[in-house]
Amino acid sequence: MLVRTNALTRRSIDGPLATLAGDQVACSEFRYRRGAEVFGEGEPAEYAYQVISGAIRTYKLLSDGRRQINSFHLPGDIFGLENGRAHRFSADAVVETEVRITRRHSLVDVMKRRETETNLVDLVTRNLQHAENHMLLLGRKTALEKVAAFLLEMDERLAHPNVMVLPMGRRDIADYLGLTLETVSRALSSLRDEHMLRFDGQTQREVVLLDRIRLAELDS
Amino acid sequence: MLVRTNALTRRSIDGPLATLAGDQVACSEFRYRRGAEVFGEGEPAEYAYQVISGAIRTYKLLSDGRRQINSFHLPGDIFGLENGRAHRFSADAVVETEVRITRRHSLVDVMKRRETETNLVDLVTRNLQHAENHMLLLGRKTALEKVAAFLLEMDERLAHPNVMVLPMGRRDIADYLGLTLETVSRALSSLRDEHMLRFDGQTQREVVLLDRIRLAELDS
DNA sequence: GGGCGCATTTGATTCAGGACAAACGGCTGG
DNA sequence: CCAGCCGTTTGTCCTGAATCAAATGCGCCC
Repeated sequence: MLVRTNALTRRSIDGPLATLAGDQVACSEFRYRRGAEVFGEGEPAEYAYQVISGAIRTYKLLSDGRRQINSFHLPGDIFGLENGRAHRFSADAVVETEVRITRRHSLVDVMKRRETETNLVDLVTRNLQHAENHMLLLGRKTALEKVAAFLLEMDERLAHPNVMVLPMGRRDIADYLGLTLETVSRALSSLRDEHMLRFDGQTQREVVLLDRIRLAELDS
Repeated sequence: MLVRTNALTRRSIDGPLATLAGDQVACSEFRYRRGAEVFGEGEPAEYAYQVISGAIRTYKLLSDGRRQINSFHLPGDIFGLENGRAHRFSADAVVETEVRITRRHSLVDVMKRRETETNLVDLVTRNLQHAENHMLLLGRKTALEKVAAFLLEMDERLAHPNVMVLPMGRRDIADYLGLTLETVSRALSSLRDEHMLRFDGQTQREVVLLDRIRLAELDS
């Protein structure tokens, strides 16, 4: 992997990874093209990553190609650290994405030394909590409830913007929710028809939530 | 909660919780009747638990009663520790179950002080890994694949016994796999008809796996 | 030991979501 | 500016699993 050195590429954007690591940890940045793989399932986990811009998806595949996306990582999110020594899933770029990279072990060391709230246990626990909620969604919610939950999750993570610009396409949403892309599309159309959302711009990726209350009711 | 003191109830059965805690942590035992609640979602998480005998299920509910079981905890398993200060899900006894109980914070303190492989991060990470695999199952596997995966998981956790005695009923299996109990029953019957398993004893809870190879093939 | 109740199986039917197919529309590159 | 290419929507049909409904069979309690 080509990793440019810190000195050459340091940007003005800072975040937990840089803040936490401070001067003690060498920190590089890297840019992934749309669809580029960050790491693959089974590979040794040498680095920790933080999204600067863009979006990363982490997922598992079945042998026949069926895919389950665990989570989407948006700017500020740290990922790749929750794995042990080997990655338990793959990660790639949903769109052109900038990532801050640091050596895993050095970051873990720093985290161990500290007793801050930004520690390793909390990071893994947050991932676990997300997974628990997602299991409930995957196992027990209907298509409409899943899509409503997805919209509210993204809305919250993007800090309730007026216009929500989704970096991922229908296929990605489907593989996150355990649906087909057609079912996702139909659910979105249905929510539009019910005036709970509206599409903005030319592409169908810019969504305006018109009624968060009713969306939340749908999401049991 | 009624917790008998260590001195009065100490048994011969030892395990990670007692071993790890040693003399520094007060350790009690408690018995739950079939169906009894150990803790509920949202309650403060004061204790950590280890199953001595029986089985515990942890689960989340939707408002209309739909249930998703996160995991089954069998003898030796520690649970309740992966939550933060408040429990993120409920736990109750699948059958009559003995549990070793200790105060959460004292156990966490002991774990922090140690640098063993039995530490908190690994415990939470194992839970996360299980959840990741389970999301793939819930989102992307068929009913037959789910049931085959369930049987193989239980087989492994019970150390490949000749006769596997399942503590949970069809409803519990269904709520773990995101299916209905009828579908689970049909899948099991189908696997029996295909000579991949056989029921033993009178109840249909004692299963003998006849062809682990073909079961594993089914489980993509 | 007999009868009741619960768990499980099995059968018939329905239905939510999947699969296949076609049309549309915006973006891209020649 | 046009053509081809995606990504998305929409339509139709199909199917796997859910739902509804019995029947069976075992354990337990009286």
